[in-house]
Amino acid sequence: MELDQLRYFLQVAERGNFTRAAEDVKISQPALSRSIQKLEEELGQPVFERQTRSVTLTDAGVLLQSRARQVLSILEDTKAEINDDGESGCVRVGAIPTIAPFFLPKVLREFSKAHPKANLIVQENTTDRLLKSCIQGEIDLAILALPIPAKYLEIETLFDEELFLVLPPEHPLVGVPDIRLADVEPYPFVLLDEAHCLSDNIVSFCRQRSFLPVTVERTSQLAMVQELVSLSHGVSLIPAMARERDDSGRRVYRSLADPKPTRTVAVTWNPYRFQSRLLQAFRDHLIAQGK
Amino acid sequence: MELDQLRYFLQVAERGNFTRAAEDVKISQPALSRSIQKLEEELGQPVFERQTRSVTLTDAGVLLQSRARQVLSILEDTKAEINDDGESGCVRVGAIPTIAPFFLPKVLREFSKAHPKANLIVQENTTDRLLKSCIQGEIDLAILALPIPAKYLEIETLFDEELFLVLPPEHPLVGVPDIRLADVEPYPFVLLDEAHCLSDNIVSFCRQRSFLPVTVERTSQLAMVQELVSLSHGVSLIPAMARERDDSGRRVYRSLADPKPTRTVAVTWNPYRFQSRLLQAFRDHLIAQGK
DNA sequence: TATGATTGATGCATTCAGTGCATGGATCGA
DNA sequence: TCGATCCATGCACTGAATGCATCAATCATA
Repeated sequence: MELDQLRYFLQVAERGNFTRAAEDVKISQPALSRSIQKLEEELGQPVFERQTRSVTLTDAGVLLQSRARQVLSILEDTKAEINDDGESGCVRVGAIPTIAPFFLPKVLREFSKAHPKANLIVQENTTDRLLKSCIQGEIDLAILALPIPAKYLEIETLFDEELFLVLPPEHPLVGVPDIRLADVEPYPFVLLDEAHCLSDNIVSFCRQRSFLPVTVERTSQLAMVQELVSLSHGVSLIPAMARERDDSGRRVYRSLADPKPTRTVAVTWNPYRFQSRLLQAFRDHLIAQGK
Repeated sequence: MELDQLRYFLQVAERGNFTRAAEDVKISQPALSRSIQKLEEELGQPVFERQTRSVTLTDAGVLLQSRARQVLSILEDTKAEINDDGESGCVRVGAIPTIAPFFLPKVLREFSKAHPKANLIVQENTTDRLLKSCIQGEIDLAILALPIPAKYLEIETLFDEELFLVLPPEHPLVGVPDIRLADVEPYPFVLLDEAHCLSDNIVSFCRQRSFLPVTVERTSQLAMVQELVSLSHGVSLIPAMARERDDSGRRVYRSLADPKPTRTVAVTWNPYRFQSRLLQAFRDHLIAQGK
């Protein structure tokens, strides 16, 4: 049995397709087929069931998958651990799009200054993709908003932040002194795509106050939400960190009366992977920033 | 990194010598040197410190040793688990020399009959060697006498058995009706080599009654002890199972008065290794025999 | 101090496992 | 019926791992 065989095997299992997996691991499809054949020969039974259009794992394959993952991550972590000098090395950070551009730059800049040898890699993605990456060890930690639906991950809260009501300058609510959520109910909302958890946060907050925001438009970036609000397509709720960076003057932010809508930003990581000293330092830095 | 490299590395670590390790893993010494060099190159630092006469592990090497062992045993166990049909397969049994020939044949015969596809391999060795083999996964279980000085091993008692006093036919104690241990004190003992735990059992029993047997002769086999007793070299204590097989008539067995000397026979195994269904069946069979 | 034994490293030639390319064969959808 | 998709197979090639011969360093011993 070879480690490469295990890597190939995992990729085929992941993709359910020899041809694609072969591209992923950068060998030809026939080479991959043979490699899996050898593996199956050595194990004494097939690890894949070849259907005409896709391949699925056999029982033996399911077992092998979990063990192969375990073995490869042990070896990867061992290498990292052996070379862990606390300074050089790589930290792979994931963050959701409604946090990344507002929160990360400062954090990364300061951490880089304190640890000039560190190599920081950022991945911006949706919550569910980040959690998967975290579990599979593709990133070292993820910064996202609660709730985090994942077992086997460690979670530490960083801070709560308010969600501000954002209005076009000529909106009737602009002149109202203490805007309550009920006041907003009649107006249409501009929200992010359903993949973004901020939308969930907002909808969930509204639902707790037993109303459902009427969504007229969905977009994929927070900046676009802000622009659409300026153009009077609707109103929205924007995290404090995004408001701070908005100095265009083309829209107006208002704090809602209690209970204020908020979201909780947290960091999560896979405690079963090796935690390099650099990674621990980065986490400490994050948590210190959060407080 | 290759699995073979890890195997080579472990062997060098075990032997502390490239040349011997190369023989063990059946490649040439230069090939082994190169293989380790590649490994060190990949890890970015040496795993061995080369002294002139021996090689020792560096810190990185110590870490790698434990991880490499873990990885290789996971893979080995995975193979076994995948091919575990509950009937075919191999059970590697270890037993100490004072148990093996008396207890194992019947057990093995009956188990073989019930599981004809099973491949049973027996290793006879001293307690400490068996425990090491058990921990390193070279055998699946070991049958030996308590006490068992080993952490990380599961232990289950099989049975207690009496140790009988064995005398030459013309010995003065032969005519004595109720022999007590104190009566034996004046006579010289024939014991097994110090490597055998039966000697420890006997000495420890005597010491509890505050006397130390005078040992005139040490030998490596129980049969030899029996023969030497016949030739009036001394007396000894012999486990019940060995007495039962002794129908020579050239020596006399006597049960000592309470408290009778006994030893406890137990089975031990490494719970961190995969327990095949066949192995479990064998253990159940052993325990059932014991009761 | 000189000499031989021991041990790990290096130069060089060889072999074979893993790979890529071309292609076959089976299945599915239009 | 035809083309597309997908995995398997035949064949040739390449390079990494290996073995052999040898070197270099160290140590034990006369």
